[in-house]
Amino acid sequence: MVNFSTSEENHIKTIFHLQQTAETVTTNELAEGIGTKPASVTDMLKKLKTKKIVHYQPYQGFRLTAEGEKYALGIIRRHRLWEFFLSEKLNFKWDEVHAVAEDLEHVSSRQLIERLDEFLGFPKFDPHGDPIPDNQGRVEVTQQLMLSEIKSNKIVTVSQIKNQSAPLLEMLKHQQIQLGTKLELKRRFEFDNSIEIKIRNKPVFIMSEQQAQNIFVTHG
Amino acid sequence: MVNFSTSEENHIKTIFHLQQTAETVTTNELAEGIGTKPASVTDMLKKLKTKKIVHYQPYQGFRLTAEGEKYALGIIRRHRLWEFFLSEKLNFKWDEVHAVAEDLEHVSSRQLIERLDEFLGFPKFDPHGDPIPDNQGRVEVTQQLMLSEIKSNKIVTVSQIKNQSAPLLEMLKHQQIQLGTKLELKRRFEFDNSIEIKIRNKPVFIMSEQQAQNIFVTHG
DNA sequence: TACTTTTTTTAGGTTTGTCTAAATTTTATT
DNA sequence: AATAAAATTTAGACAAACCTAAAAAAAGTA
Repeated sequence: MVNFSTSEENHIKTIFHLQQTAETVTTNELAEGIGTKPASVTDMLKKLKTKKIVHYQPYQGFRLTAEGEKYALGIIRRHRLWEFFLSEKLNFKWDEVHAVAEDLEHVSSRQLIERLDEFLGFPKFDPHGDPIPDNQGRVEVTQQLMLSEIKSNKIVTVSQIKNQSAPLLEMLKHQQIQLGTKLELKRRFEFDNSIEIKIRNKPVFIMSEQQAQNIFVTHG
Repeated sequence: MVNFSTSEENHIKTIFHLQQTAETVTTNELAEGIGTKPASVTDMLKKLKTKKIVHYQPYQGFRLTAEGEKYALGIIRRHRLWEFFLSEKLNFKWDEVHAVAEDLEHVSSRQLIERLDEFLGFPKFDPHGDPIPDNQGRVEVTQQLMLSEIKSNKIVTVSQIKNQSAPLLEMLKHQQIQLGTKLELKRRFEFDNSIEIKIRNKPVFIMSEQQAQNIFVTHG
């Protein structure tokens, strides 16, 4: 497979993320996402088109090709493995890992990534709860739900924290909630949609709807 | 402190290594060392001179300034910490670490390097036995000697393997000699300068002069 | 539909880091 | 010391990845 520059990789990765939520990605969106000007994005699109990474017709928006998606998943794999490493081994906070992983993800030694994966124990999710693609680009598809939408008397596992703001992280820390924590949703109060939560060996407590909307969980 | 590009860092680092063995570094040497053409080196030198990283007068060779050396030690620190990580944690062979560390060394997050250092237990030497500068650029200066030059009845510690060829590494592995291994030099045979070596809890064995010339040790 | 606004592209520059070929300086040799 | 050889620098180009300003296309609106 061809080799891509850091800038090309940033474009590919960002297109991948943007096309998750829309049929087609626009020039302005991508420029915004990467922090460049639209004119620069147009230049890059032309290049990526000749390299068969994007489907692109002037003025018509664009999307990654199958090839492009495969490559994007490789970049995302590297990024999330490094995030896991930084968080798990170097004790970075959740909101500190991203910036450093942005640099590390472009070091593209195949061997490095495979051994890092092994060293980390083949993790399936990064510290934000986002899935880590395997070396074939496959992603564990566990259905994630907002904690605020779970029915009463269910046991769920925390899989992702949407908002990485310091105040929320502080609160989670206080409540001893982290990725992988099992929560039992005892009941829901209709008045304000707050919920009663039980963690094993700890007293029950109430969680606001606002907080529950930022916690994603999987069943079981 | 200013920020340097990957290419600038490669120049600074290579100048540092070259000036260890010569009063002054030449344009051709540096071009050779980096893998570019002399004309490109001249361009870079002009830039590094304006940034006060090198002392340079056209046609006169050059050297790093104090500032330049300090920066170089930072790059070398990153390089060797990554080498240690790759070797120690990811089980890379000694001769595989260098290439990957060449890329990783340019990821310049201060926090990353300090935490990596801590995670690794503040190692003093990389897998090749080269010293790792601390975060002030200080280097452990332990006098290293060739094993072939040690007197009889001395106990020494393996600190560096000069030749990283697969055959030598294989032999060392067989003999269970690695960095940090304590060796007792029992006696020397004048005939071929081979030496008799004892490792604690293991039978004595004979080592050729050729092998002993590739093993560096410190006293004690 | 005609006009205005927004989006996107094009045209033409800039910076960084490289190159080749030619000119210059230094070093080595007769 | 004169000349040849080697090392170094200069001059001029080029590709990558940006930019600004202007032109063109698409979308929105009166």
